[in-house]
Amino acid sequence: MRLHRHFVPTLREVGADAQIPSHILMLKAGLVRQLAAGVFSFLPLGNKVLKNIQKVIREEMDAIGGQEFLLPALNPIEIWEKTDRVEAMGDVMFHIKNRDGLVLAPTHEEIITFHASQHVKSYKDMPQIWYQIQTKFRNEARPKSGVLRGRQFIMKDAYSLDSTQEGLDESYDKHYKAYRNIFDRCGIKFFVVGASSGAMGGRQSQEFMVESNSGEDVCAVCDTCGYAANIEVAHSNIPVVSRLDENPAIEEFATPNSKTIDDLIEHFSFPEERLAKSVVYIADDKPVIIFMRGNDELNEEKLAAVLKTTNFRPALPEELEAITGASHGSIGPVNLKTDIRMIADNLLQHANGMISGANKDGYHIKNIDFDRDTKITEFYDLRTVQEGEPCPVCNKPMRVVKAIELGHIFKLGTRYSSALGAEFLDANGKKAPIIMGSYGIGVERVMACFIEQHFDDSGIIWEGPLSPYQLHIITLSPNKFENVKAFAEEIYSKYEDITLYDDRDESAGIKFNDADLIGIPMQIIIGNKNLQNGEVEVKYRKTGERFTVKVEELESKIQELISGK
RNA sequence: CGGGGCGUAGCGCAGCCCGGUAGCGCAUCUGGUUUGGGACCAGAGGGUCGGAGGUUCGAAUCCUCUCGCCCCGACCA
Repeated sequence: MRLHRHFVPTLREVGADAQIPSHILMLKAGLVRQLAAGVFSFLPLGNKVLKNIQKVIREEMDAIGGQEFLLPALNPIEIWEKTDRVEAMGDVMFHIKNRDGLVLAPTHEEIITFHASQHVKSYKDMPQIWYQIQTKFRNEARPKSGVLRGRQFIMKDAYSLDSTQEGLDESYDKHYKAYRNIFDRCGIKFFVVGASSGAMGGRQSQEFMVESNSGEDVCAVCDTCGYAANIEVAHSNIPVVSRLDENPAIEEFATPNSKTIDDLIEHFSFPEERLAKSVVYIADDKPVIIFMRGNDELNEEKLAAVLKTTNFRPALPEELEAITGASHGSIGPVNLKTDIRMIADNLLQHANGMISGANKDGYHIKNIDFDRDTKITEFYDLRTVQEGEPCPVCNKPMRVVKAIELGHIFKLGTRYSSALGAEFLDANGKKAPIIMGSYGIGVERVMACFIEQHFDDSGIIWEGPLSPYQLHIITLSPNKFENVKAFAEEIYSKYEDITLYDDRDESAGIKFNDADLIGIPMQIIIGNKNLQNGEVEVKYRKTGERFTVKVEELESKIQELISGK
């Protein structure tokens, strides 16, 4: 690519709208421009990177037997109604206004299943792995962070069709390995977490994550043994509340000015771990009371898994009064006004010497023995893991970090095949729904994550297969020195496919700065002075290392780079 | 959807409180000098100040409505 003929609009400054490194650098280096909220145009250089990412993905998907499709973004709404996802998607799905019955697809489980239902009729037709790299449309409430969350984005989505659970396990495992290969080859540092399977009822789900402050997910990670989990499901090895030898009877006491756990600690000097808090939720219109250690945070995803519904909310003040007999801050497990479902965090099992609300405003009870004094029988892990808690595998302290979700693999089961009648005959001639998996990668996110991990003050630092070019030829005063131009043209003609050739009539400074900003791995600087001595200068973007080489040695340096050093 | 901020030349911004001929840097165009880390001189072009309505002798500036964009939160198969 000759810079003087091609559209690579580098920017010296960008507006305050761009706040994260990848967004800023993608704008500055002329990779993308924003068109609307969550909608980006990819310029030639950015498109080149997208294609490079897709090439890696295709190679790895093909290697596990994937067959590439291209499914339409425009979908008949009926098919989405059959799986109840029009309602489930809600506002996220775009609906076409001037042609009834059409929507823009936010994902393609339905369409894949539709085609499977037409032609995959026998267990002998499976397994199948079908994938595509295609544009998705989601009406995100709040697009943000450049291309990281857009209303239109490119996704590699894959779907597996199997006749048995074991087959699904195999297909899933193939994707797991393919995804590791893809992200490794792209040069991205990532980790894999077990994720919440959510309300979709899948059996297993894992997310491929990149640690980043720009991320929207939160994960607990153990740097010692590699344990990592989404905070929605993460466990820790934090010990249960210890049992005290002395176990006196419960005793009510007045706590007029203590509404919170911190108040109780401050006014009565109680040890924090002896305090139990009570939270009342209304789940599917029925009250449930949850007991936690005083300053632990209730994890609503875990609660959802326990309650088997996401239809819940904290109780309103008047409901608290009616249900417990007290208001917020004085509720506890003893002397509840009504008989409702009680669940407690695992850490409270068999705990004694506990302090909690008396279900009477302004009073608490101490010496509560959860075995002796309460009727709680249900104990679950309900708390949110905190920074520094011991790893459930190796017991070393974990970190709690923000992360970007790059990919997600999911054992779907038969939800879609059942709803859409995608059934096959097994070896016994028995009809059964196809067992499916779904697997996604956010293509733009791969690009943004790479940049988030590979940049410095001067710009992007490309390396590996994503790099839009391998060589960046910089000519100094090419219009003045015929020899400079001639030599640059000679090298360019040999390596045109992998070379960005700065043949512009610009000052050296502009060219150097643009080259560092764009970040091609190897810069070849051709100037008259060096050329007079039969030399050119080479600079490696990553290390900043610069040296002159004899003209006749240049090509061996180039070969070194191409072959991966 | 709730809270906050912003919208002025191609890009980045100032001006707005306190109304009175719309400015700066970069970019662009012409001529010349330059060319190893974002050059210099001289000249030039480019704006219905997001849109609509209102107040006023007079509105980029004050008021109302509206559209768009960013950030925090809610939401996110």
